[in-house]
Amino acid sequence: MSPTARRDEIVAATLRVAAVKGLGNTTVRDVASEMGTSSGLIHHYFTSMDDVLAAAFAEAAGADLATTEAAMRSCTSAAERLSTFFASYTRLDEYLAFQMWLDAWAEARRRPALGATSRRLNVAWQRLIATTITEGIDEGALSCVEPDATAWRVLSLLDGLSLQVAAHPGVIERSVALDWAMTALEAEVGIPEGSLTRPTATTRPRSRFAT
Amino acid sequence: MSPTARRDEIVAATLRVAAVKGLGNTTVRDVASEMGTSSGLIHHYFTSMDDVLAAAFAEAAGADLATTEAAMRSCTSAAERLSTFFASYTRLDEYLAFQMWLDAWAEARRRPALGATSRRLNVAWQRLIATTITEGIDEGALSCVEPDATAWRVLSLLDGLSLQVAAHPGVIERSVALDWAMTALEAEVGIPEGSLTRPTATTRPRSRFAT
DNA sequence: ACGGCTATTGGACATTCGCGCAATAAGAGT
DNA sequence: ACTCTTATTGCGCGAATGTCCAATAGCCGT
Repeated sequence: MSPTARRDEIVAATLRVAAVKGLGNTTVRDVASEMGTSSGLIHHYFTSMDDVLAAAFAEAAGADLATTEAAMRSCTSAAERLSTFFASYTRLDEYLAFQMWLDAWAEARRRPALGATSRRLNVAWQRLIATTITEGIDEGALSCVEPDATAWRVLSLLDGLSLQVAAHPGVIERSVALDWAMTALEAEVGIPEGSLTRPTATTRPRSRFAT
Repeated sequence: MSPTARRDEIVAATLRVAAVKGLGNTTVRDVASEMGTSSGLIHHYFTSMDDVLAAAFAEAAGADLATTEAAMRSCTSAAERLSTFFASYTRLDEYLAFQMWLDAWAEARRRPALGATSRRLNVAWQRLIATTITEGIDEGALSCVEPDATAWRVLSLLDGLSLQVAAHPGVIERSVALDWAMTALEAEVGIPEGSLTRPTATTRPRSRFAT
């Protein structure tokens, strides 16, 4: 097996394990067992377990972002793109995918590399919303005075609600959280409530790393 | 030393360690070393480390909640109480206070006692907003169809924005996050933007556990 | 067929963790 | 003074962790 392929396989196996046990509780032996190889092999490709986890988080969060961007690119209008954004917001889909974000946020100040990755991806998600809103304004379909600020508010509302769904199951329903965030966006860009199409089980793609 | 005093000292020592290492990374030996005693002593007062962390978090977050409730009780109108709520929302004030919430949310699923405490206090904060809104409706000053849902949305927006402030410093300004959350609440309860008084440095109390 | 290089193995090693326990110290009530 | 209770010690146990390393297997060019 090619070195780069093996490296990717390690990252993929790490994510499969992390999807069940959480990023922080994933061990070298877990990954090796998942791949069906020995534990020493991991250290042949990565200098430390921290590097493995950092690579895994970047891959997971980056892949979800790329998937979302790709799905949005195939839409014809900005409103469709925004609907698609929420449909592919898989962080709400499986709590373990979002748990990864909780771990990253909690450790951001203590692990510089992880913090930088977390910040970069968080800003990327915000930019994705902001630019789409701007496109909608250019189309004449949306109205918004500060797309950048609106994007932060909508994303933060979604994150705050998702946080409750993930950390305190039962307090808020997943679908309700999504609906509230979409309603907030509709109000912010001046379109009637319900204009954006709420995702259903069929339109909502599964995360690459879901169980 | 009195049993209750010793218990309090353990909690205090746990908080001092957790402020540096994080709740999830705080060990029995860390706490014992911080107190200058043996590690066995901790298990004489707490049945498990999970309970120690839960007690420590409950102390830290509970004190902030009590302070906020007390400050709100001295207000005459619901609108004033809501302004006071944000003024005393010290979680935004010092990043360490909010960092503890990040740690608690991340560990909620892994440590049952800590998770139950985190959930209880989170709901308490939400209830505080919800009941105040209901009081405002009874006064005829506010209008809101679902105070419970509004409270969750405002709190989650505040949490989501605060999260960025704490985890990714520089991305969002603290005062801006607070202003956005207050504006959102004003819209939700049907009062003009800017009705609630934005806190200043003098009106904002310091957290008991700030550095 | 045969070197040589690299992937891969499987376990040793030191450390750390939560937790429990027998022994000791201390102190309060009689 | 004596006893009973309790706080406190200090260590040990079993499990789990990241890291390292000598030995092996396997492939590729010659």
